[in-house]
Amino acid sequence: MAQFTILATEGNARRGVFSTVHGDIQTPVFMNVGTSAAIKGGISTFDLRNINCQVELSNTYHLHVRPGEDVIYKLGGIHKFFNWDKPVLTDSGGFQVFSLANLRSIKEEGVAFQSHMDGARIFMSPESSMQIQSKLASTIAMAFDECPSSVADKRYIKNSCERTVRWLYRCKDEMDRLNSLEETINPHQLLFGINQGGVYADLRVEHMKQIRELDLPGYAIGGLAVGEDADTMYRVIEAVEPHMPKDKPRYLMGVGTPVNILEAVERGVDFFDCVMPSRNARHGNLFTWAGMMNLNNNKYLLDERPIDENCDCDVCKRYSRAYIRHLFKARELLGMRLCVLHNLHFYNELMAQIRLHIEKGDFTEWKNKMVPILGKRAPF
RNA sequence: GGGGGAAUUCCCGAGCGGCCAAAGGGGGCAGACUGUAAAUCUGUUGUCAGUGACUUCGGUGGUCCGAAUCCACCUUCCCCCA
Repeated sequence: MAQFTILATEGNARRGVFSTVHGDIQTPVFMNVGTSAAIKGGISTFDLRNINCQVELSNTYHLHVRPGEDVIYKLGGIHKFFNWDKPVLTDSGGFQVFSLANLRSIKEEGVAFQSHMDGARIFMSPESSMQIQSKLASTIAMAFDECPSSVADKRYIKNSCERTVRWLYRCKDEMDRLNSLEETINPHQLLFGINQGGVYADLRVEHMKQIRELDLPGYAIGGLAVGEDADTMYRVIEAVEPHMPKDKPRYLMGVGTPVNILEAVERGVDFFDCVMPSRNARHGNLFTWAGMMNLNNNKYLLDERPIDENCDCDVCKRYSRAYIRHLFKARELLGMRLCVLHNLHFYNELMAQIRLHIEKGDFTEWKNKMVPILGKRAPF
């Protein structure tokens, strides 16, 4: 069902189209994170159309805790539930094994969590994660993995990787079974595998070789940007990339800054997601084509310019830095909302520019020009 | 007219002889944030200077080795009685 077509390449950078039952995804793509079927900051799915969002990402664990997958299943699946007909990717809950580390215990069978909501005991396994994601009926389901801390020792990560391989087989079997059931809302749900191995190139490569055996429709690199420095992350990508299928999309999970994305695209990555644009926006930190800015800063008190004079988003067309800064100081929800809209528009536009430059064949040149600018504070 | 109470660093407010440049909030300023337990968290907020020095707790004058803290008077504000 799913098909990945590469339209153009420049070095390792790829310009592609991933076709799904919910429509085509132009890659490289940034997936906009709405963990609980909503992007934080008061963003609706009609806003997502205005900011050119292609894929929305939600989380299995969070939706399991509330409202529960049965509710969403009874209401016809996540697309109908939150009124979005384009692709949705659901993360498996695997990352919560890492981020809720103080609330869990990991065993071969699965992971026991304490709910961050009320402390209730929650058990998630490869099978239950697939069952939940099947009921949510997302376009792409992520494998249930463990994302070990980057400071974990090599032996721990090796054991963890081996278990994640076993879990992946279980995910695949369960997904195949669920997709064959009559009552399944989306019988074409796609399973992406996730590569782990910490910062160790040999573990990464070995793990990748094992999981590509399953011939899944896509593969992710997980467990990066969790504390290691950016150069280490780039080295890991460079090590794994040659062992990833060329004809399948590659997804770098949870990454990252605009610079991280440019560097990763250059190294052959196609899919991204990150909470950074939305979270930072809620805190008044904005991305512009001239670099980053903190709109809370006093210097914007009387600044009548838009956030980014080179941005054509609805926010930049209408509002001044001074006004939005005021909204932040006054703790008006609108301030966060406008900033989230701007940052997500920026990220989606960044990806559009990346696609354009790969098509034109000047991606590397353009990227080398942009990295020093986007990685720094804006001069204004 | 009589009686009682209070004045603290941007604001509110603790402190009631040395451990006080002075708790805690708020506000201000700045920083962080990478598959979202995050509309959150951290730092900073008298001045100057790398351990320290200096000027501050309504005003003036005292007591004391030492005062935001005790005394006297003054100023302003609040409450009760007439």
